[in-house]
Amino acid sequence: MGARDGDDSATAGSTLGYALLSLLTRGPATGYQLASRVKAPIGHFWTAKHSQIYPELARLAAAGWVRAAEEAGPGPRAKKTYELTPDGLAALRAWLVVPPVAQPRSEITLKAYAANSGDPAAMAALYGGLAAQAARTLAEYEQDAADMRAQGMDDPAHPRFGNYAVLLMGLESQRVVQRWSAWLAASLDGGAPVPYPHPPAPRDNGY
Amino acid sequence: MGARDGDDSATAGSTLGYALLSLLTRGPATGYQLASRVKAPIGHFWTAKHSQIYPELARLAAAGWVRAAEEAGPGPRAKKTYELTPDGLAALRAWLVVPPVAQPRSEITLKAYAANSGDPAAMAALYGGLAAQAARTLAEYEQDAADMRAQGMDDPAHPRFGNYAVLLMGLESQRVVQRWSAWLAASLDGGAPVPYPHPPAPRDNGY
DNA sequence: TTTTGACATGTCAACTCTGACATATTCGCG
DNA sequence: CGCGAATATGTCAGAGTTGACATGTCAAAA
Repeated sequence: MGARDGDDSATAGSTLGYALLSLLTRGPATGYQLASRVKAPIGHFWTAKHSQIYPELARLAAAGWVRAAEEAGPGPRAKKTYELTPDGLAALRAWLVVPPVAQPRSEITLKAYAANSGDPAAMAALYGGLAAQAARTLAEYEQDAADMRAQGMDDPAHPRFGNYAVLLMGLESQRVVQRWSAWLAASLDGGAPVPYPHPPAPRDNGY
Repeated sequence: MGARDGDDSATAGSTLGYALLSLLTRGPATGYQLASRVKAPIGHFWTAKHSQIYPELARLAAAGWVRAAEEAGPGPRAKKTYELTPDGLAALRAWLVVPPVAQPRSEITLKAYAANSGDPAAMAALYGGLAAQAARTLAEYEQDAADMRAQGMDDPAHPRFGNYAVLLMGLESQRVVQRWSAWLAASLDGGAPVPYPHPPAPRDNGY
């Protein structure tokens, strides 16, 4: 028997399933809309193609975690608008407080590991380009964050506070990529040790 | 026909394949040793189980990118020590300068997206714990980095400069997780907006 | 008017990755 | 002497993920 049959209450879900439940806390949506929502800002840290979303929604529906309302759609098939059920919300809430263990995967860091097997000038150009790209993305995110603060989204009581939290993580990540890539490019370019530009520690906030 | 038959020179490899080639630039190793090497420091950004490594090594050998020397092993099978071939090094060098596109996946960020669907106290405890864990890891990495600098590994000419570069990325990542998790815990705990403790920008190094 | 893009849902083959199963020696510890 | 841990290599089922294929409407731009 499969690991996720919907006949009992203690059904386990995949991370993607919980990601979809999370998206549905923002309001009902079709599979197509979920595929769009999975782009910004959560898409910076979790993505899925529609080919994965549709079957997963079917499984969530079978488990009773989402409910679909059918309408005549533009294409040959009915359009289905999904919404979270109380069971689905309970499952999401239970999953939220489980400490995650998965490690990240980063191809740019993997390439850095083999940096001195590559041509130094080409590698420096690669990381210089990455730094420039990160700087552009960073500026964009900073604007987004300012807009969100103007809307009060930095208040944990705001229904889309999560969007703001995710964006801040994106911002910090881009900052790191920018700084680290620039340091690596300078190191490879100069052929001599370059001190890492560590920022001074910010004030301690008690955690 | 499969995508990675070894009969022609322009064979494409998987990221794991290149990761193994990268590890082999540090010297010949058995599959078992590669499974260990994939732990520190590169394991913070790329991991693989032996069940994935052994078949991949067989593919790399079939493509002529690695060469195996067989010896009598402790178990029922021969022990194989792999080394990089000139073709393998060329393939690695070509891969190194291709800008990566893959996006990271982060479960802790995904959970933050749905933060206000969870119990605030429980969520604050989760992120407070993550911040504490990151602080411990950070201290460990800072010690490692200092040791590496003492060995001259911050010089891009050092054969294990890549280890140092990867460790610095790990250090920065832990710093971000620590700061962001602590901010999130404080926000959820207080129930009111908490300014994000952005560090002042370090000096510009020209990139 | 044609064509492009958005809306909308699905299947399928192939590849990636994990966890469990399977086997066998050697070395150190109690 | 027995036990566990480390060394060492493999297979296999199943879950996760991607990219291509497939279908069809509607509105806006060229």
